[in-house]
Amino acid sequence: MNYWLFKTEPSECSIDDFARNPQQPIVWEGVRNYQARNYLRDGVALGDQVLIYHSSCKHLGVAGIVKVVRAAYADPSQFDSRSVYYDAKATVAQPTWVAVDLVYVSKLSHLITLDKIKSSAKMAELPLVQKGSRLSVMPVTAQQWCDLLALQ
DNA sequence: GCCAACGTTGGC
DNA sequence: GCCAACGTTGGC
Repeated sequence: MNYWLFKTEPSECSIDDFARNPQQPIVWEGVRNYQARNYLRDGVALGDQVLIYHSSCKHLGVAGIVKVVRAAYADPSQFDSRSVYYDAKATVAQPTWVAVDLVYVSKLSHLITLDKIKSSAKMAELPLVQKGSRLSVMPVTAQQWCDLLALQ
């Protein structure tokens, strides 16, 4: 099993949206960056655990944990001309983008803030805090996972 | 709202 | 294949 960190703007989808319906999978769609897509398509597997990071908001940080209940499949939003994620170049026969399905695991009792993550020497290699890193899907090692959760 | 950093596009 | 221009991300 592998570990990941996914970024999301909580106004779009937050850990509370998962917690509200803990059995209900949420379609993780709209990833439109090739490197992130490749992680999602080639790395993210059924059963993997994912840290949910809240970006572009007042309280930046890791807010909770979800897990993968369906591995990569064609992101339906790429075919939907009304969607902001629509991609005219993608076809059903040859989709460009993928989605996964996630369900709630837990909400952290205290947000692990970006400040805290940045000030932890053990987190120096985490892609999240590396200069210029803008990936919305990034791998987390087992060691980083343990160390990160120990910060809460 | 600013801006650094990175990604994408398209002319050549 | 280069690279300038533009678009996006995301913390500050």
